[in-house]
Amino acid sequence: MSEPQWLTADEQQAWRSFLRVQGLLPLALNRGLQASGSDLSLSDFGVLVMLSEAPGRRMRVLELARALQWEKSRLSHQLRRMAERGLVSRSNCSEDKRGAFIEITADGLAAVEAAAPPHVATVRANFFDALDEQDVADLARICAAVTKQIEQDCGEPCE
Amino acid sequence: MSEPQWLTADEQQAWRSFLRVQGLLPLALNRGLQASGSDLSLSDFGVLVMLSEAPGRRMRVLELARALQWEKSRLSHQLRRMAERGLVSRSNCSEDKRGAFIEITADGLAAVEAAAPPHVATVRANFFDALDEQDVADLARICAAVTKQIEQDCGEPCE
DNA sequence: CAAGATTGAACCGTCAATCTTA
DNA sequence: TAAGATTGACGGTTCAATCTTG
Repeated sequence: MSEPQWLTADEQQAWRSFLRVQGLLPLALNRGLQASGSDLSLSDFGVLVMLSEAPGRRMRVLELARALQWEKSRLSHQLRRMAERGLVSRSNCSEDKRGAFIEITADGLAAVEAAAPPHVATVRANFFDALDEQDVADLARICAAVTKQIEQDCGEPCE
Repeated sequence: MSEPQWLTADEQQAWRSFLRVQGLLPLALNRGLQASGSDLSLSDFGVLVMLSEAPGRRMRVLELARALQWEKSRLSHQLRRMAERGLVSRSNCSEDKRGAFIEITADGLAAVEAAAPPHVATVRANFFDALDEQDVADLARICAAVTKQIEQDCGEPCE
């Protein structure tokens, strides 16, 4: 371990290219949402999509955190801001009084439904329009492998 | 355009998987840097790598911004914080008095050289260890295509 | 004490406005 | 007026501490 195993030229190129995409894409997507007249950020959108797809249109906070792969405190702050704006609401969990349910409101549902079509168009314009079927399959394979790797590498330390 | 073209099931899976990686990876990399005893954030590290590789170990601010694909103001704030910590220093540009050169300091160089080996190890452990040669090639191809797409899609609007 | 969740402080990133020089 | 760069205010994210219930 005294001599680190540096990245090969190919790996380095792939890595820097990936970092670039990672930086550019959230910018483009957030701007796409704003440009379409939506008041939702990419984060707002992600939360609302999850809630809108959940049975009963509500989820436990921790369940939501795991689905989004977010830290608890980040989600907690996000939910407070969204609740203040009327996009979600809280209700107590009768089974486990420590916990809370988060429910999407009618306003939240309307907002995500209005934002979705232009957002999908932005995702296409900035991402999938550049890719063919093979690319999509490769990407899914790669991302799944990396996710698995990170989650097992983190093991206990994470969360 | 009244009926949006939704993502196919395959696209949706690839997209969500990609978003997950995008969220997980910066977390893991920042924690890796901290865990190795470095005081550098991932952003600090990126700036220092660019500067350390530049001829004369200095760059113009805008040059650096383009290399990192960062917004000017983000870089400006970052450089101020790094200058306060003694990692970089400024010097005036004699040719163009509007501009400034950013130079890496001896401390900055030492910090990035100390952080690099464990950081590479973290990148391997969380990313490349999950990928084979074909994956790396596929990833580079995909990221290059997406970057090109975003940059031309943005066109004038961006910046 | 552990688990679900929230809070506050500090730090980071974005946008719009500003300043200086070309 | 435009280009290179900085600033201030605002909102978002992290970390550590806290609170409540199991």
